[in-house]
This record gives sequence, structure tokens and C-alpha cells, in this order.
Amino acid sequence: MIATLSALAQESRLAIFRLLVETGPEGLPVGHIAETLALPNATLSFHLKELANAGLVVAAPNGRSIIYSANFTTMNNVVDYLSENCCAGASCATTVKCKPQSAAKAAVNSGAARKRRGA
Amino acid sequence: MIATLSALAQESRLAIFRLLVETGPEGLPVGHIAETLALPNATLSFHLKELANAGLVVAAPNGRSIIYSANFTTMNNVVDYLSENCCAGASCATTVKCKPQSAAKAAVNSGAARKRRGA
DNA sequence: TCATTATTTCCATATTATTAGAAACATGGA
DNA sequence: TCCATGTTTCTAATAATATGGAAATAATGA
Repeated sequence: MIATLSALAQESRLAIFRLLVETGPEGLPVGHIAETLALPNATLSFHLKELANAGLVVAAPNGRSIIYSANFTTMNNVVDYLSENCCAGASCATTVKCKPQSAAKAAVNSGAARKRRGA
Repeated sequence: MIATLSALAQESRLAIFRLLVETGPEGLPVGHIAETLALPNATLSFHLKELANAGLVVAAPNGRSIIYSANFTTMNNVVDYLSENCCAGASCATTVKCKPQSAAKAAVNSGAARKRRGA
């Protein structure tokens, strides 16, 4: 749990992870992430490894590219864990679970969610 | 948000915070935390300052003691933020919010919550 | 095989975090 | 005022993390 929280508690990594969440299950190649976030290759590679070690992202080789995508299961576990610690047992988030389905991308691109994204 | 996640992403601090969540709104004096978690004073003081800077705990002087308690509002914000990032907008935790009421302590000391506490 | 593209590893460096003993500080009571 | 108690600040050592240029590796297509 510490490892997962640590992985998220870093500006570049949180940005990477959020980009992958917005992108959805289809994921993005490393080069695309590097371009979008303006990160040097070596730096991005370092952070992707950290995220992968924490189980927050998954790598899938595809031709000469490597596609990274968010692992929603791990993220669910984090939210569950924090909810239980936050609420002292009366979970904050018991009902609706994260779904890596196609709905994800549409949801993030509309409505109240975007307003809070910079928080 | 990074600051809050960082504060939680450290073994001693997560232990301190969880102890305070279990304790509930009445909080604990520093000495009691030090004894319970077997932390040297200077180390504990350092971590409490980190948690306070992140808004996760609140200090209340009381005689020669200082009582620290968990700030449930900040924790709610963390869970909300992660839920939105996790679920790409379709929040994982929209319905039940964390309550710093007396129910907290009872809840954490019974049932399924404890099983998962070590995770 | 060779050139091209995509990514990682190596490396050195800089920055930040963690730890805890000892001294300092503040409070309340005798 | 003086002492005991509770907590923080000072200080310094150690460890962990972040950064990015350059070289190495891997895969594809000509």
C-alpha cells in the first residue's frame, strides 16, 4: 500500500497515471506520453517503471512500441483501503467500483469531473 | 494533492494517521502516540508536522500536552480525488461520506474492516 | 544486413526525506 | 521561583528519489 501511494505521490507520475486513466484501457505508447507531458525519455522510463512496480500500470509490447495502460484494479484497492482508513471501517466507497470499460473516456471528458481535475 | 498523498505514503505516518482515525475525533496526546508506535520523540514530532502541513491532522494544545486528531475532511477530499482519477469521472465513492462522529471508533473495532487493515 | 525508430539502461549529479540524540522551550504545580 | 513533564527545534548523518544526456538494446522494414 505504501508502494502504491508513493508511486502516486509524485507530480510526473500522477500526471502519467491520470493521462492513462483518461485514455482508457487501450493505453498509450511511451513516445506519446513523453510528447504529451514533455518528459525526457529516460525520466519517463524511470517513472513508468515505478508505476509498473506498484501495479498501477501494465506494459504491452506492440511492434516496436510498448503500450502502457492503467490498472484499475490496483486503483480500486487503493481507494478501498483509504476509504476504510478514512472512515474508520464504514467505507466511503463500497458500492460503485471502477470499471476499465469504454465508458471511462467519455466520462472523463464531460461534466463535473474535469472541473476538479486540477485539484 | 501531491502533498497529501506524500504524507500518507510513509510507513510511520500512515501508522500515525490510522491510529488517530481509530481513536476518533477526541484525538491523542503526542506521548501516547509515541508509546503506542514506539517512535522517538523527535521522529514523531517530524512526522506529525508533515501530517499537519498536509492538513491530515490537527493539533490542539491542552495543558502541557498537545492533542492530535485526524482531519476527516482532508481524507474525504483525497478519496474523492482518487475516485475521480481512478474511475475516470464516474466516481467510485459518491454516496457515503466519512464522518468524524463517535461511530468511527466502534466501526473500526469490529467486522471486516480489521481483516484488511494490514494490506 | 543496414538504417530507422522506440524504448530502456547506465551513469553521474542534485535534491529531498528520514532518523534520532541532545538541547531548548513551554506549561502547570509545589 | 524551581522542578518535572511533554513537546519541539537543532543538528548532522544517512538513505532514497529524481533528473536527463548518452550509449545500448530491440524490432521493423528496405
